[in-house]
Amino acid sequence: MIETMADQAEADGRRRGGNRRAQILDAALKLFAQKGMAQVTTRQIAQAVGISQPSLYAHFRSADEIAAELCVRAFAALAEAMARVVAVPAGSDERLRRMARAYIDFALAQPDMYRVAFMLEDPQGCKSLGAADGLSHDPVLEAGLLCFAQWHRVIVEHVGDDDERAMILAQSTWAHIHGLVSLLIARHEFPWADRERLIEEHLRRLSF
Amino acid sequence: MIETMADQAEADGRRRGGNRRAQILDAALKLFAQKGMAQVTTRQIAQAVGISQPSLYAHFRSADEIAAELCVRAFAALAEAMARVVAVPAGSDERLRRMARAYIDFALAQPDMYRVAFMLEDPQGCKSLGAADGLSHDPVLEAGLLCFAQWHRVIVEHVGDDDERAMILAQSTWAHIHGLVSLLIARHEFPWADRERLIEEHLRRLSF
DNA sequence: TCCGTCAACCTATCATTGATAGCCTATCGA
DNA sequence: TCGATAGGCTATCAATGATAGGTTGACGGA
Repeated sequence: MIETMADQAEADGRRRGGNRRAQILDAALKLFAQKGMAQVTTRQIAQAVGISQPSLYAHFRSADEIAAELCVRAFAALAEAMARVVAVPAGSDERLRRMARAYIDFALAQPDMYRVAFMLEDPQGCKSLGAADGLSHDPVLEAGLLCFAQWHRVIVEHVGDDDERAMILAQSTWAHIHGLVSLLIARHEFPWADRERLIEEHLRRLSF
Repeated sequence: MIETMADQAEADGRRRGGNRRAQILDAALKLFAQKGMAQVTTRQIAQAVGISQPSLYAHFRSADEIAAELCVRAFAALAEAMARVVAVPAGSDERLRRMARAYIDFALAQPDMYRVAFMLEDPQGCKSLGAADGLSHDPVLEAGLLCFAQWHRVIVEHVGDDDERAMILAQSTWAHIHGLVSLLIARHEFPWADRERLIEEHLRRLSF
């Protein structure tokens, strides 16, 4: 029984480059999606990868650090999804609307990723992540800011050069979209109206 | 050292009616607010109340049940805060705006309560709460629905009798407001614009 | 060819956590 | 006065995140 794990480690593990880290992250994300963040244990992750539970700590300093890394990845994926849509030329209003739609589609297609990025109760696990130097340079925050910057840029194009107004509008519109997807994701049991009609109305009300 | 706990239990505990349950909930909420939900242990709650950790289980079936109860309370408090404002006579548009403002004010004044109600990753702890009968009658969901009903009613007054449209608008506007407060609460570290101006703009954009 | 180094892994083990078992005690109605 | 009951306690469990210390195998210079 137990030796199976060691066997699997040699059969499975060594053959793929040195990307155990990525392998662990993939397994963790899959488990998070299946059972919900709080129900996943380090032993389950280790077993899914085919290594022993303490071996995780050769790649991550703590369980929270795994979550933090996933958080960074999720932000990056969302930013990329938006960037792809924004790259297509269009009027600033149309681009904004497309970006919002891409945001919603991404979140609903990858609810676990979105959950990890935005609904992590305590992303402080990353406090000590990149802080080899004195400055506590938080990679999760940075990834989030980069993601928001994508959103902000399109808003700036839309409303012109009033900086503070642009920032306020960016934050307000972002909250508008986040509110819907986070509730749709987190509250399955709620008696939602028809999802597509709800989204369309929500997007319609994005105008300003 | 240890006997102190027993002493305190007799000094503190017995004197207050039989409301140990409420006492536990208060202590738990306070701790949640101080240290963040995930960092609070049953032993800390017990110590704060002045009883031993196993004694909690005489009042609650599990730790999740404590959180679920707090969730119900928080929904009720929010609903009450809205009801108080809605009771004041005004035009339907003005009432809606006041209710939204009351919602935001409540959430920002009681961030821990709002967090417990809406940002509980896993309110399944209540699955077995009221289900003595076969029907799994979920009190948390019910409290949430009651709270939403408050919101919905004002929307109905505002938009008239198109039922589905009213429901969609109610859900969309609720998401609009929830998005802002949940982000403001959960993302302290984000470089927010001036809070009051942001809120005002967000409320302005509530119109439809 | 041999040996030191290093990364990745393992087993054994901790302290802490939520939860259960079983006993004690004070209060209260018959 | 006495049994029942509510509420509490200590002792203890299994599971969890984390650490300690040893083992293996690849790789590079003597």
